[in-house]
Amino acid sequence: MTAARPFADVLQRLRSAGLRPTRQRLALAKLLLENGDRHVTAEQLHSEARQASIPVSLATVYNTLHQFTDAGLLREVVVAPGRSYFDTNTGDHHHFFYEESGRLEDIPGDQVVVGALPAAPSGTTIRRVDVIVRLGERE
Amino acid sequence: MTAARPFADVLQRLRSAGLRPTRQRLALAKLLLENGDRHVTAEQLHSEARQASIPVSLATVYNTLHQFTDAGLLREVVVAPGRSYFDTNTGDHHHFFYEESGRLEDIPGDQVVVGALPAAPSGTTIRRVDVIVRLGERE
DNA sequence: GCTAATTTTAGAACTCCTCTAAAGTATTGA
DNA sequence: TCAATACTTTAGAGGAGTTCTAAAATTAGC
Repeated sequence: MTAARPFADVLQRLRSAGLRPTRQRLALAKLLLENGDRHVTAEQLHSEARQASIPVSLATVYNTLHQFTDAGLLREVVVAPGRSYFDTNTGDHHHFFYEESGRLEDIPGDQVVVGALPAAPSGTTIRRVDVIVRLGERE
Repeated sequence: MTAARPFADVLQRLRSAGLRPTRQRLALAKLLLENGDRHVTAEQLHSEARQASIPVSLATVYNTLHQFTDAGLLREVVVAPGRSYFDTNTGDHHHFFYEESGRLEDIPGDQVVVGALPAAPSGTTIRRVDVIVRLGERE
């Protein structure tokens, strides 16, 4: 429980979310969580899995990504219509989005962005604050 | 140039964007810009136009929304996969998104949110900063 | 008006994503 | 350990939202 740490966590977290640790879920978790901070689309993860000889259907990739998101292992970031990323960094942080290339990247944590939060309208709570800094090429 | 002000502006702005002021574009501009701050989806605007007896195709609504966005008359806000709004307020401001109902709303301007901006990575410029405060029902 | 350039349109097509129902796999309890 | 049960995976169909296409209509310039 030292080197395989993040992976051991996954088993725990799947169980406590009521998710069976199936072959597919464990393999996808491995791809996602044992390679540092990542931002992947469902299609990307699907083709990555197949290249790694993990036969898994696209539907399962979508199911799994959403289940992991609900379980708090991932966070979904929507950057453009029809372009949705899943981020393995679930901590409080924000994103750079490169509009030309479509790349998404974490903003280093020390470069604070959010100052004062507005009051939530009555009857509501703030679930999350998403900040996306959209970048273009310097002209 | 007092009451019809925003509309007169539109003609100007269309022309300077190289867009002909066609019947459809003017009618959509009227719907969008003469009713205060609005957040509409393409489908919403399309059915609104047809109810107002403005025969316009969905393709034209999409074209027009994008052309207006490029011309700086609108701003696009993507809140969820397959849910994209066009905002008639092009000033510097941010949004509340009600996750239950799918509603999008401006955050009142005096409730400041963004503090320090991060430095743009080299070779890039910041085009825009989108802040979406996601709301849930208070439990 | 006449001509050329732009715009609109209906419908097909496309992308991303979800659903369906059947087959497969994991878990439970005897 | 093995059946019974519950959950999961899958391929392919289906759906939502958006873009494309090529032809018809409109607009602008002369």
